[in-house]
Parts: sequence; structure tokens; C-alpha cells
Amino acid sequence: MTLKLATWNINSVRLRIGIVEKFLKEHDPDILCLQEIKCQNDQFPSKNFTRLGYEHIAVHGQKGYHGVATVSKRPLTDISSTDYCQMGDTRHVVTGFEAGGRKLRVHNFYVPAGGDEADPVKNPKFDHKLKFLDEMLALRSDDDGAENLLVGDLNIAPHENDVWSHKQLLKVVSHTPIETEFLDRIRDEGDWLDLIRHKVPYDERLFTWWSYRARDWDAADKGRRLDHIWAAPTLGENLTDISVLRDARGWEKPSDHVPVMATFDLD
DNA sequence: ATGACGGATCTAATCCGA
Repeated sequence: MTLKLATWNINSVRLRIGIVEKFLKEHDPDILCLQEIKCQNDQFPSKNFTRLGYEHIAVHGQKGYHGVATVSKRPLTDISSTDYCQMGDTRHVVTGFEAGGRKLRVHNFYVPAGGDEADPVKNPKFDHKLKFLDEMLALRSDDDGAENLLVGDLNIAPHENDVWSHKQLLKVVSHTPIETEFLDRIRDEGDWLDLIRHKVPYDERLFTWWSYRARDWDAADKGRRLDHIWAAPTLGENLTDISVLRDARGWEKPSDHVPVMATFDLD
């Protein structure tokens, strides 16, 4: 059987429900993980998803900011959230599901952006980001006897070709060595596979986010790869396709992030 | 060329994103 999983920082799910539906109709993922839904649980447009066959929904939202949701055609079990850094914000939801007779779980994350200055002493937001990452070190790809996935807006572009200019971004939050090395540690110690770079060569530039502030995002192409799909190595063996839907950045009233999709052939 | 845009909120100006 085929399993298709997507992640997308939607930057307000209520404002962009139209392009979310367009995406679901055109690409038909089994599971979609959303970040920055920017609404409370009771404001989540569940009906729009159930109408399209996404009857299983795990929402963890709050007023105005942040918020994550996982919507699925397959039943979701063991839904829970961890309050990283005990800030009371909504940046994580984990859901279990079954596919091809295998037990899977997907952690859906919205990692703190970290503010402007890459100094935890001067900048509390950067301090928060580092503490959040520190707690993510505990995650293992074989936790709870399942094959785990870790997806979402991790707000770090780890490799040189994950940003438009490695040199110019070395001191810019999202690409500083302290962050990229931290992400490497989380990935290595948890035995995670970065599925995009598993398929796309490291010398190939690849971005998932382009600022709203650039005049012509496509021509300037000053992007970063902030959105990730990580998985247990056993799932890497079943990966048949992975793609970044760059086109979505040019859709009407777009999010500044685009969807990332992984397809698996399970058994 | 780290831009000067875009979202939510006690609708006007403020906070936040990365």
C-alpha cells in the first residue's frame, strides 16, 4: 500500500482554507501536518477537512499564534501534545496510526523561530529555541515500539545548500552553527533520517520558505529549507518519492512556506 | 538585498514571524 504524508506551515488555516483544499484535491495525501494554524481548537475548520475525507483530526491550537494540527484519512490513535519548555504554547502534537500492518507515529512540530539575535543571553527568544531543541534530544525514531516520523517547521536550515547564501546567513537565526549543530545532534542521537536529503543530493539547492518581504520571491530566490520530514531509517527504505511543492508559493494569498510531501510503499 | 510584507487582535496600532 501507498502512504503519502505532507507537512505545511500554513500561516493561518482559516485565512487559507481555500488553498489547503486545493492542495488536498490535487495531491491527495493520506495525512497532512499543519503548523501555525493561528486559531483555537473550536475555530479549526474541521468540516472542510471531513468533507474531503480527512475525518480524523488532532488539533492543538491557541488564540492568535502558533498552533499545530494533523488531519488524516486513516484513524489516528494516542493523540497527545507535549508542552515543550512549559510555556503553555502549542507547538507539538503526536498521533499514532497504522499503515501496511505497521505501527507508525508522527510528531508534528512548530519549533520557535528564535527572534533576531543569535545570543541566548541577550535574546530570550533564542534562549527559548535552544531549550526547546534541548528537549527534542529525547526523541527516538523507535519510541513506543513504533516507526516514528518527526515533521514540521523546525525553523532551522541545516546545510549550506538549504539557504540562498551560506556565508551571508551564518550569523542569521535559522542557520547559525549553534542551531545547525544542535539539529544534527537531535537527528543523529534520535536515529532519524532526513528524508529530503536522503533523496536530493546535498549540492542541490532546496528551499521550503521564502520571505514575504522580497519583491519577487521567485526571481530573487532567497529561500531557506526550514520544513522537514524525518523518519525512522526503516521507513527510509520504503520511501518512493519526496518533493517540495514550490509552486504553492505562487498561489493566491500564499503562505510563506510550501508543502513538503513524502510517499512510501509499505509492504 | 535582512528585506519593508502579512497575520491576528478588545479594528487601530501593535505584536509577531524568521
